[in-house]
Amino acid sequence: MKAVFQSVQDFSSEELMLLDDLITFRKLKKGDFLLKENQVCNEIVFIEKGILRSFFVNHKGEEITNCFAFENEFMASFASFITKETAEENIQALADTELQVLDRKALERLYKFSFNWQEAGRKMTELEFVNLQKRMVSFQKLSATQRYEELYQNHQKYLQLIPLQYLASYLGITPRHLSRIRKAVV
Amino acid sequence: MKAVFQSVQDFSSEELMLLDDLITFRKLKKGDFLLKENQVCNEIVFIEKGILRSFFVNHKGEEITNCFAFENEFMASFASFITKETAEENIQALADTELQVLDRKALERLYKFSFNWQEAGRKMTELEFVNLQKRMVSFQKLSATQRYEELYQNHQKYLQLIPLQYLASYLGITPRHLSRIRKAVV
DNA sequence: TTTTTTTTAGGACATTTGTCCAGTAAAATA
DNA sequence: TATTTTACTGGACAAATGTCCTAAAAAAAA
Repeated sequence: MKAVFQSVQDFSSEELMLLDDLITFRKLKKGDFLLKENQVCNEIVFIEKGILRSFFVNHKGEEITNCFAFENEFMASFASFITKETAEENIQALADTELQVLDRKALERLYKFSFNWQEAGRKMTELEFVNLQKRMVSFQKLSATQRYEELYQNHQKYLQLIPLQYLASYLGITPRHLSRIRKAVV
Repeated sequence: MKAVFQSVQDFSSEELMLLDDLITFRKLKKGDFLLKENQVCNEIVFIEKGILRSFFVNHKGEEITNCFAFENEFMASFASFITKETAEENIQALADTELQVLDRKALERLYKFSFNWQEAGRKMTELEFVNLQKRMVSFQKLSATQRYEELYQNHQKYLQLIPLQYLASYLGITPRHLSRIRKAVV
């Protein structure tokens, strides 16, 4: 986590030591939940090892995958973390996972501690926004087949590590249709 | 614009005066462009009066509406503004529009000026993120008909002020299909 | 390893959505 | 106001995608 923060901001060793003090660690077994819907998300995690999946459940009881996070990436219900309202999504480990955890109080302490932390927080939020926007645009601009092809070109990792049923809803389609697309593309 | 910033942060009169000095004004006629694709977006605007539409053009040459902004709302190609890369979208006035403009240099001056501005920037970015996330979720969770119904219930304004062809692509469907949905819903 | 459970592929058919188009309504322009 | 342009609706058909289901493959559990 430290390295990612350093990549967006030039921190003093004092600022970084504070971070070290505030980070805690946690392990999840495959299938364990980091967050369940209707809970307030009070922590942001950074994945040292493993994979997390965020999903919500629609009115038919189907799981709709919102996003995945891999090693060296952050995960949270950012909407819940930001608004302090309950989350609509669940976050579950797709494999045994090791996490660095920064909870709300820790983050608030960083923000209060220095201008640098405040600025880093803004920059990181901006980057999350840009990522989300890219995903949004891909939904409006591309067909399901094109979204799969993009994944196939640029995120081979997803195809290797994630069960297809989860990828399907991530792409906004049913597993039946993903199967059709894969047959046509490969 | 000032009122919106004040709603997220407790500013001193000095901080607010600086904002006053940095804001500039601009008017657009209906049809005028605020930004064209392949330009870098270097300003964030706040709408005093009028409506803006952001859209990009897909590989078939069709205009896909990304979002709308009404009075008392901000607009920009945030992705381009943040990354300083060229924008993929165009921003056009759907009606005669009066704007407050904050350009990149002005915003940087605010951010440098005080902790409060830095924090306000983070909070505003967070709110933009949450809004975008809601829209993303509606695309994954709802059918086109449900998205239209939600608009019908909660954003009557959109239906009154925005040509249906633009609403269609905003909802992720063709005008032909929107016409079908409207007939079924009303 | 054997058994059980879960995941994936794909057939058959239904529904949704898109494409192309023409007629009408509405808006912009002369 | 008259004329021209643009926007909206809806028919007919095509393509994309979903639903339901079964069998095979893969993974997990016994």
